[in-house]
Amino acid sequence: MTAPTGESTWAAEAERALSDAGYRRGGARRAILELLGEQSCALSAVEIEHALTSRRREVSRATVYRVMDELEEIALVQRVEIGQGMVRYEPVRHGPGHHHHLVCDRCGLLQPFTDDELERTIRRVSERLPLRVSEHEIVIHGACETCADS
Amino acid sequence: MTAPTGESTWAAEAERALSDAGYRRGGARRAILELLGEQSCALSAVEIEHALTSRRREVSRATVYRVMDELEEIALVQRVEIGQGMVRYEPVRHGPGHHHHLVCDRCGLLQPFTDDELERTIRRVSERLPLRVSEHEIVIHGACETCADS
DNA sequence: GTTCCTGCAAAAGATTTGCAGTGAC
DNA sequence: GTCACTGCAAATCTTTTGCAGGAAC
Repeated sequence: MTAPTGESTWAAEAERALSDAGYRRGGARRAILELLGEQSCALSAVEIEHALTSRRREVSRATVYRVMDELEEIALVQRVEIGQGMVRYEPVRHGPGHHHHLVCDRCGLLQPFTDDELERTIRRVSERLPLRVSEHEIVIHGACETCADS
Repeated sequence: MTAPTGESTWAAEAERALSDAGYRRGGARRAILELLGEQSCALSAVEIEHALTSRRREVSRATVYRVMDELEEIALVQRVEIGQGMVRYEPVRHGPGHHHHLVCDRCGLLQPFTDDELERTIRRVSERLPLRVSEHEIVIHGACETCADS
């Protein structure tokens, strides 16, 4: 039901990175890290808040935003914007777990996808750009199978 | 000072497409089309409003949003989100003019870039996705030359 | 004359900030 | 005990909506 690798690992790794960066470990932050570690795709701040509430570990929305800022700062999560008027965040995993997004413009369905050829090309292109590249993000828009049929 | 091709063309083409789609032509809409036709990269709603104001052709912000919605609807502009907490819009040009974006995460500099190899790869990948693809968007993040040096 | 286009003002959301209390070290 | 972490409430900013007057057809 959940992806086989890189899960509990990510949360642990993130917690270590945070403490290395001088942050203390409060309960809200840990709850957020645990939740994120289990995700395989991007969540919005509101979704994070709701997911935590339904686990009976409520966290204020302001705190969600603050924690996400910290995590983004040290590159543990990446901001992903896919056109629903809000930002989504997802854990950064190098190697397996790295993926991009397909968005159905009709129903809003969000699906991850990966492609090795595309990754290689992006990496090659990155080397010739006037930018010290840290991340890339690819969003493909269209109509999902369900919507395309109807 | 402006790009050599596809300029006045785009605005004219857009106006025709709109009228074909049954829209009437009001002054505000035309002013926005003209402005967009001259752009080579993405603008936010606020930037559009300001640019028009400084040309002495003020347009209400609500109208900017409404017109951008119409234009997006008939695929004359594409929404681009690059992480400054707001949406940007850019004229869709097929063939020359199509490009992607580099964003400096430190200073916010936005630069267009193109790469044929990348386009070919994306097109190939698109064919094997479970989605009837209409558009793609690639954003590369990093530090621009100025910021990377400092 | 009818229907669409616009501007203005108010509303709705998402995100950020200020402040005070609690908890980690 | 000090300073970071968190929640709450208020503020800010972007985007959307309702409504009324004016313009296009």
